[in-house]
Amino acid sequence: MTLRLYDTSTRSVREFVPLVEGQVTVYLCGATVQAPPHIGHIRSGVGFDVLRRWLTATGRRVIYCRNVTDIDDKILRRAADESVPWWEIAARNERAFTAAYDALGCLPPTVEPRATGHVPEMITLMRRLIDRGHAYASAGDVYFDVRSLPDYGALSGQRPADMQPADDADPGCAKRSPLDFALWKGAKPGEPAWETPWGPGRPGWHLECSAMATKYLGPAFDIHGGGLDLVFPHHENEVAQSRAAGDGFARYWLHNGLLTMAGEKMSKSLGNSLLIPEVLRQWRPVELRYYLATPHYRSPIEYSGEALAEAAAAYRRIESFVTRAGELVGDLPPGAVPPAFCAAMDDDLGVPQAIAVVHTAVRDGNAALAGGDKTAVADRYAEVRAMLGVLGLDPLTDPWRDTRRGDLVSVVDGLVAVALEQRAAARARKDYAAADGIRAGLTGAGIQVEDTPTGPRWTLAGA
RNA sequence: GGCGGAGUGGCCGAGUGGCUUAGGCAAGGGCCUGCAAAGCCCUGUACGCGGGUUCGAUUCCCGCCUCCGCCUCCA
Repeated sequence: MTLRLYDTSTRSVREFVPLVEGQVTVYLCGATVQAPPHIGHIRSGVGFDVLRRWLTATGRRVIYCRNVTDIDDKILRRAADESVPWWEIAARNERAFTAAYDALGCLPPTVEPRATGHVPEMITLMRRLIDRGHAYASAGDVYFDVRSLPDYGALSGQRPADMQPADDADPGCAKRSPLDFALWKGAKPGEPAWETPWGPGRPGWHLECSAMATKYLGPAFDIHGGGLDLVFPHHENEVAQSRAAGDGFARYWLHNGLLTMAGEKMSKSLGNSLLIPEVLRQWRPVELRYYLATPHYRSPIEYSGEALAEAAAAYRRIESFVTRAGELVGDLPPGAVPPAFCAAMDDDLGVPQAIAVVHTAVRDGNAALAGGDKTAVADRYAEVRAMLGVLGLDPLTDPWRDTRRGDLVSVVDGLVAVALEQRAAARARKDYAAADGIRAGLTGAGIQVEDTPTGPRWTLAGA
């Protein structure tokens, strides 16, 4: 079984062969912490978390680096608006991102570097570029000389000559060519600045990623990921910098599709953000993850509340099997994933087909449950949990377990137990009107009762 | 203007030159249940439009329409 991945740089699915057998180095463009995360950001995080889990499940050691861009124009502007230091804005939003990643079951990265902590590495990289004739300092800024690199545009397929000229009437522009991009931005009055041989200033967005990726993963590494909107110019500029400096850089480029809302890309600037806490008021985190992870990672998702509701319903069906099977067979550990699941995942992370395999196993498991075939139930149970684990959706895994119950669980348990005893008594004397009245009352309170051969079982009803 | 992507049954969402035309949600019928719920079984025959290639196209080619992303900060 070999893993095949779609590589943006060749626009084709390629067999994945890591640089070092048994180890995979991954760099993911994380957040620019100018605002709290919306579900589009988290989609990216979830998509690459699934990649990482699959790499791990297939026996590779994964070194996963996800950066934080903690300085940029918008952070500065927001800080000015709120009259607080820039780092307060950055820290606040970084915490919000961390909370969202945790809530959605994204495993913490191996390393999570911040841009502002890597200025020395950036200076080194700029020096190498200047020495090689690919960059120049000008009026306090440092620019990359795009024309010095004939390959420029290869990743995105853009030819510099065909690009729409930037309409920024930048009069005092220190660039030699409009295509050149800033590696380093000279300090303006009142802005935070770091010292460099070319004067004080702050990092350009593209430079920091090249510097951090190569610091933690080496001059050449396996996978570079991010949203499709980053292909140009961000990723194009990263390759340009690193290749011009003589590094091999990323060997595979993976990009997740974007999440749109009302026909437009969800974004902070467009004001159509759906923030994580807002969604989690109505849906459990695992349901949101199911919704975001189930379509193929490269497909666009047009957000819809109805589709999210369907996803939640689908997930509950799976979860219900895990619960009921677990009651029968005990807390078995997850088993091996079935071959069909492997084949789907190995084919450019075919989560939709992989989920179909899960549903098939759930159906078979439910049938076995109905037929009392304990061995078959145990097999399907172990299989389903293994598959869910790979997708980060195992209901018995820490972040998801009892997420809706919290501290009230024992109180509710007790109250429901009393009601169910009364209902059982009513049923025993065939007073079905009373029994149904009790059940209806519980249903009205959001508690769903089901009668099973071993007695009634209750669950919290859907949102 | 340039580059890239998408249009699939009531809805979400895969996939493929014909073969068993994924999977889920919703709907209808059945089994089970005191009645339900959950579960299981069955049913629904879709691929934006117009040409072309082919014995045969939703799948390949050409043209068109609509939509999305990027070329400016952005997962």
